[in-house]
Amino acid sequence: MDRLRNLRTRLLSLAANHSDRLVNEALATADARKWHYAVLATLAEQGPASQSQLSDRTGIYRSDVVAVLNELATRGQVDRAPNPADRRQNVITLTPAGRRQLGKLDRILSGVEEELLAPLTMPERAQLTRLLTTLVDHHGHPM
Amino acid sequence: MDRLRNLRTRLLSLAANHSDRLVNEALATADARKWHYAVLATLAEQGPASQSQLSDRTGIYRSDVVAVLNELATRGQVDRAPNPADRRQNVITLTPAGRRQLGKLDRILSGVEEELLAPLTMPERAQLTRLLTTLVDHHGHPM
DNA sequence: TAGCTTCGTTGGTGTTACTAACGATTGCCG
DNA sequence: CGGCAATCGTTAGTAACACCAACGAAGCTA
Repeated sequence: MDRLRNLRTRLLSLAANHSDRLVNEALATADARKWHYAVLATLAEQGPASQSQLSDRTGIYRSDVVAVLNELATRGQVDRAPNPADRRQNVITLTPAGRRQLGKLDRILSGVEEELLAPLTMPERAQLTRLLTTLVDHHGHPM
Repeated sequence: MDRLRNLRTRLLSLAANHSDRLVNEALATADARKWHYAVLATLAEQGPASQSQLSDRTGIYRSDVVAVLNELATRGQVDRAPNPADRRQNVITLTPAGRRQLGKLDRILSGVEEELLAPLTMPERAQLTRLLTTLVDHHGHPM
């Protein structure tokens, strides 16, 4: 009885679904989605990269990276230039506007995390982080 | 640095995403998706119900319940009859074939949970279940 | 040079989540 | 009782995400 309530795969889905909804609602106020954040954050931390590198690092499929970069580029948050050393590749660079946007998104996501984790104590949050990291690391993870 | 890796909302998404992929791949071998399981399990545990009750209990939107029931009905796993007491409603009943299918899906999902939680010890699994349940219960959950 | 691979790109698919609107029915209220 | 609001199932549509196949251009290698 109550299989649904006790099914861990479902609990995970429900929690993530709720989390994603919060994230998307919040990011939407800055005209962004989570893919945008993933790309901007990766560029800020690992520097300029080709699109396939971005795909590997964020876990976003290379065909979807194209669309995200199109949007970031038209917003002026990212610069896309052909790589002279290998003309198959583009070099994607974070612009100052992109860096500002990333800061904004960081602040937004801080608030979302706080809201999501509100019912948990600090040690519980650390536990959850540890357990989820173990799960994600065990199964082939991106990045 | 490494914001993505430490972002709890992202960890949750990644873990759930992986879990969902395992679930869907496994359920696909029985020609089912997770919505089918949710409906069958709910019917088995709470008895015959109207579609709006099923929607409330599973968290699946009523417009989507229609499509799921269409599929379950053509597979003969569920019976859909008008409710004589209120002709706006249908009464959805689990058939013997539906109960057999549910048993099959239960076994499949057991295997998936085991695979997903493999990197965790038993106490850790209990911890994870508790933490996720706290999260899900805190924010308005279905069912 | 020929052939394989990589890269970005286009154009799809499927699942999930969610909204709007409709006709039919029912319940409520005046 | 009669009208109105709410409910129910249904259709049709949107959006985000994850993922796949195939293409031409470019590079690498045998």
